[in-house]
Amino acid sequence: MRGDVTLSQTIFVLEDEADISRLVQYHLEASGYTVRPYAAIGNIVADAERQPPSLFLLDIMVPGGDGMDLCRRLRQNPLLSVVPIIFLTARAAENDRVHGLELGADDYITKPFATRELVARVKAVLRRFERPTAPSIVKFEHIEIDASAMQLRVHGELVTTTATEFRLLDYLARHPGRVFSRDHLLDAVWGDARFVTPRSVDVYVRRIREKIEEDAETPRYLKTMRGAGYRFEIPKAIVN
Amino acid sequence: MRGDVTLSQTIFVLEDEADISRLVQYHLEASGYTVRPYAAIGNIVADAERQPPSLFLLDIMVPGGDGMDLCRRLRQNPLLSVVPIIFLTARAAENDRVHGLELGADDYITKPFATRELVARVKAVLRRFERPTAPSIVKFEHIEIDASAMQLRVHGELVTTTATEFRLLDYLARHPGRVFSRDHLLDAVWGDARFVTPRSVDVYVRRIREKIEEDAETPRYLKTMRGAGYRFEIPKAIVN
DNA sequence: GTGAATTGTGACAGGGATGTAACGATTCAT
DNA sequence: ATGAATCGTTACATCCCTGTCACAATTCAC
Repeated sequence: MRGDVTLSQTIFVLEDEADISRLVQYHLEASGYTVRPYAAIGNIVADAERQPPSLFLLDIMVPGGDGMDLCRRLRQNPLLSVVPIIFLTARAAENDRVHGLELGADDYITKPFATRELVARVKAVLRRFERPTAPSIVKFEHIEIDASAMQLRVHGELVTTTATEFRLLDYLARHPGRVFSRDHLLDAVWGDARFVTPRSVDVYVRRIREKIEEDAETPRYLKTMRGAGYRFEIPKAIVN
Repeated sequence: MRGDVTLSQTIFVLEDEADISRLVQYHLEASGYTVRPYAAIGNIVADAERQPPSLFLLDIMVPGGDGMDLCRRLRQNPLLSVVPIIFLTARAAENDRVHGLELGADDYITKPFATRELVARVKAVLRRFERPTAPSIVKFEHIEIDASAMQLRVHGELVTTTATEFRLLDYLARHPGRVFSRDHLLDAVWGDARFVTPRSVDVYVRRIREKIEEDAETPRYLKTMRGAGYRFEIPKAIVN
């Protein structure tokens, strides 16, 4: 039996009007998503690089920049280019719509909108990007994790891993920047945590480090958070 | 295991009719909430900024302003935009109802109301807002606390913390403006206060100050409330 | 101004948390 | 049946976090 540890998907919402931002946040959270609201562009890119969201919901007109400009930057960012984007705007003109989609947005919602429609579109886009069959590959500087093939490449070279090693690495790398306790990892990776000692996680972490880290003594990727658990750090990630 | 210290949730009630205000206060307090009644708008915003309540219960028609106006101000206030609002009004007209919700109110109660209904709606809204995944990042001027990553940034720079330091800082920063006794903090952060001296809190406070304060001698954030405990001061907070 | 109470701080011993090697158990292919 | 591969556990060494103490500094009451 698989553990039922599921992390809720995070959506970054860029919207300067507090009423609308709040409305959006409320309905998305009611649908089970985690929302991080931004009133201005600010450090939205830096935040996203550290912990890439599942979706961007961008108002086109915001102070401190331009939603379209941000969209272009996100598309050019190797870390974030694959994260879907939905535009939110008051302009209903068709050319705007086309322009937005040309820029790489995946959908387009014009204000005023029904919240039900908003949630439906968000779900639709996320479903489209879920890619049940696609070879989901996570790339880092010199690490490449191919879940569909269950293959790990380091510096382009194939490195053999056991099934458990791979699942643990895959789980951590797919949730970069997050700290996971040993118990959580047992639940998520082993499935049934009751029969396995939390210390086993340590052993697998060491085995993984030997395969992906240049120097297992001073890990760059798989960090120990003493007293809390382990965390996969992003130096630079490309998610396919 | 976490300590079971739950803070009683505070509700700000804006209602000019003394009878109704008392009635509301009585029933909410009977349900375990802390009520702060206001007969006029006055300094309700300033008070809330210092110690954000869990909920606003606003009468639409009050002297010294307009409940809707207040609602708009609250929504635009970065410190308070996430606090849910329930309107209380005599007008039963449907357009008012819509207007209230559009403004960002989360529910709407028309007078006369059954106190049982009132309490039920308050509970419902608070339940909706007890987020499934607590807001992961708390930002202050130059301090950024990311609970999911267990990372502290000061001036954008990563600052290493131990697990206990982080938990204490996180707890204080998530309840800004509130004074906590050493015993309370031991309960909330350490979990089991019986085996730890209250004075240990002092030591950790000092260690945290060295990491977040410009000058540990004259702390701007983590203030000592002599004879009472410690308090995390808000200069200006943005909670994502 | 004086003493008492409260808080700040440096240093330290002990222990809990983690890294790591080695081992037995189990599974699987041959 | 046999050997290899994988899994999970255990034991031990190491490290640094933890919590406490003693003393200094500060604040308060009178």
